[in-house]
Amino acid sequence: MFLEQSGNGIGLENGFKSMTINLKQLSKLLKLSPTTVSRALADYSDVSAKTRARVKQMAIQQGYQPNPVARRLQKGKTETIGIVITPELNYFSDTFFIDLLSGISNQITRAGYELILGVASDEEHEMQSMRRMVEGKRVDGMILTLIREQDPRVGYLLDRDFPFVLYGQTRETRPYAFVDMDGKQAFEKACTYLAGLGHRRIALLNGEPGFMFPVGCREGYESGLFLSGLELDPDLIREWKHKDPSQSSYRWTLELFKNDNPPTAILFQTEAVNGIFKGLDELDLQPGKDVALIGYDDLEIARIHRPSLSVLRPQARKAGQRVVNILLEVIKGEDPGKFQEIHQVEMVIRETSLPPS
Amino acid sequence: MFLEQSGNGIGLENGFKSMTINLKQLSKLLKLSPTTVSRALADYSDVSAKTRARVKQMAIQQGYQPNPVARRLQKGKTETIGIVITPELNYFSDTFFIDLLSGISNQITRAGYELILGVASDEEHEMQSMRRMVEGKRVDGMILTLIREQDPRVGYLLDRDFPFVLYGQTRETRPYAFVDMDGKQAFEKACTYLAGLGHRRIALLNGEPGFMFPVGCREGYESGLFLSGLELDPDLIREWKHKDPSQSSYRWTLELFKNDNPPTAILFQTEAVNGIFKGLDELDLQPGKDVALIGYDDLEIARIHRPSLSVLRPQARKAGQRVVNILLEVIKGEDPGKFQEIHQVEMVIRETSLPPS
DNA sequence: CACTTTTCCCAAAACGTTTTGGAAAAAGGA
DNA sequence: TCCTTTTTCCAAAACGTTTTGGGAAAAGTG
Repeated sequence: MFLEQSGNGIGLENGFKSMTINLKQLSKLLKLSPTTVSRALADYSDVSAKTRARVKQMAIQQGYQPNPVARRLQKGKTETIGIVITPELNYFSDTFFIDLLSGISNQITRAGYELILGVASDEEHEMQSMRRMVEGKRVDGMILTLIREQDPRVGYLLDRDFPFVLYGQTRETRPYAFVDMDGKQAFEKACTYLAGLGHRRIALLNGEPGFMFPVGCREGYESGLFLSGLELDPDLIREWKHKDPSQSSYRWTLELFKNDNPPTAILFQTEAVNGIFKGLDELDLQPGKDVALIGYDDLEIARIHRPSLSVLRPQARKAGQRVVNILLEVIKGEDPGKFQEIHQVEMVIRETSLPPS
Repeated sequence: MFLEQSGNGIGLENGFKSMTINLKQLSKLLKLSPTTVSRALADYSDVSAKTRARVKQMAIQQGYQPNPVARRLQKGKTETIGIVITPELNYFSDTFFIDLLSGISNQITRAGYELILGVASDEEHEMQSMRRMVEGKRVDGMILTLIREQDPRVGYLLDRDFPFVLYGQTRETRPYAFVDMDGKQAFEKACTYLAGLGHRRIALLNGEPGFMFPVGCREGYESGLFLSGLELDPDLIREWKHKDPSQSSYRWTLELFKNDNPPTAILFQTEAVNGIFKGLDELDLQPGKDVALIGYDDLEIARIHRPSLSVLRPQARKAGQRVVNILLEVIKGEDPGKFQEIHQVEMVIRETSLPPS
């Protein structure tokens, strides 16, 4: 089975000058068996402290790194986790998603894992991309974002007991792991804050129906109205399209103020802010002065705009890290139902949340 | 060497209900050797058309997919390519980078490859993330974006003959593969267009020094002035920080108009548009009317804003696809010097490019 | 019919690890 | 000294493919 010379002299054979060394070569250098070298590097107790030190030193000196592909084959794990993003569906707000991804990526790297990314153009393609990862045995676990109320991805993964964690929640009775932002509490807080300033007509420009997040936002909004003793007026609630937030929020803003009794404040997701500004401008209404505004997500424009925008600020980076840590536990075999986290959202008061004039 | 029962009954052993089938199991089902099955699926000519058909049909029926990890080990390829993004460095404009990534991802998937993503926080971390991929044998090739004039990543990869493709260019004498946008031609076109409208004082709000892209923009700007018979006035040129485009472009805009002889038009990268709008607003200047504007990159805000912004529009998606196709060639062993593409950029005239008032 | 060529298939090796199941050597105990 | 236990190491198997190097049967050729 073992020919003496495996043909892999340290030289240059595959185009790429790999000064890369093998376990076999390393063990030959050390006059030890590959077994012992492998176990020494893995800190097994059945190799003496002396040789362990010798092995580690030589490994560093030779720049040895175990071939991850070979390790994966042996271990039966890909040490890889997958995520699929869908820009057409998910309007890519500058900082938010990148923060999430950043938290995810760093934690994955720390664990010695890899993050593979799929980019899909629609929901069908999104599912297809995920199935390729799962059925093609390319990942050990999946991270899901932009969750729908009825999300076929969740059922798919639950059906085959494949490890996954949601950033968000969905309507599903079986237990699953998730990290979610407390949109309900956030919108309730914003709503009562505005009511506390004296606003009596507070509008909600909510995200697209079908997605789960706007459900919580609306609950928080309604709860906030209730706590403040305000009536719910369905005319003050609008929904825009995720696909094109500015265009639809522009139209809804115009519509809102056709009302006999127009709002004095608007709650919305910051993604949609350009359309709102455009609409208000057209109506000759000053943001902050004539209409109070609080957005969800602290995008760059919120800080830059004059007047600067008050916002609800989710801690995306931290959430991303938690998602990964949880997923690694689930991959290890922990019960997913144990991991259900709802993170608080802070409110940042800037210049657009004044009392009504 | 071969025990009869390899312990992998089709059942559920590792928590994940894998209805996944093996090459060995498949071959047993077909009463053929694994060799023949493998070769049948790979369309080798030394397996008869009849059995090839039989094998393929059974493979589909059983949902067989070769284990990519095992394949990679045998083939000595990871079938994976890497990319590292650096949000702190690269202001993540909504559509542009996502379009690029989308083109990259789709083409990679089509080739049966995987895209692994690193997210770095600064240049040092960026290098470190890339080295982990390269030296850890985790990828067959790298894609580099946001290229600096002197870019240590390029030297590093060239030194070890590791396959890579740049989106952009750098100062490096050794040949390397790249796909670049013709910023020079784009800015020249925009500049001569504005001059043709009658503008005589055209300002350039350029990207951060150190990066390669602004160099081309400036060349195009200067060339455009020259072709239009206009003088270059260094006072009309400013540079903003990639890290915080709006803040710095806001300041530069204000400075620009302290000039005795202020500009009537500004060329810039659309990322910086919020700062410019803010500055103009403060100066009581109407975009489009008092100052003509043309941005590079067609972000959402450009279409949404009133007046809508004239822009230079690079075809990021297409460029991403080319980057991948080229990288695959380079990985195959083709000479990287053969692949140096410069893509044209189209100009989209909207409402902010009027003649001077 | 005897020989060569073509067609079709397969056993074994190889990719680079980790894990399994000892075995030799050293140490301890009587 | 002899037996047992501990320490330290290692050969072989295994992970699931693809490639190598034939070899047997069928088909063609004279």
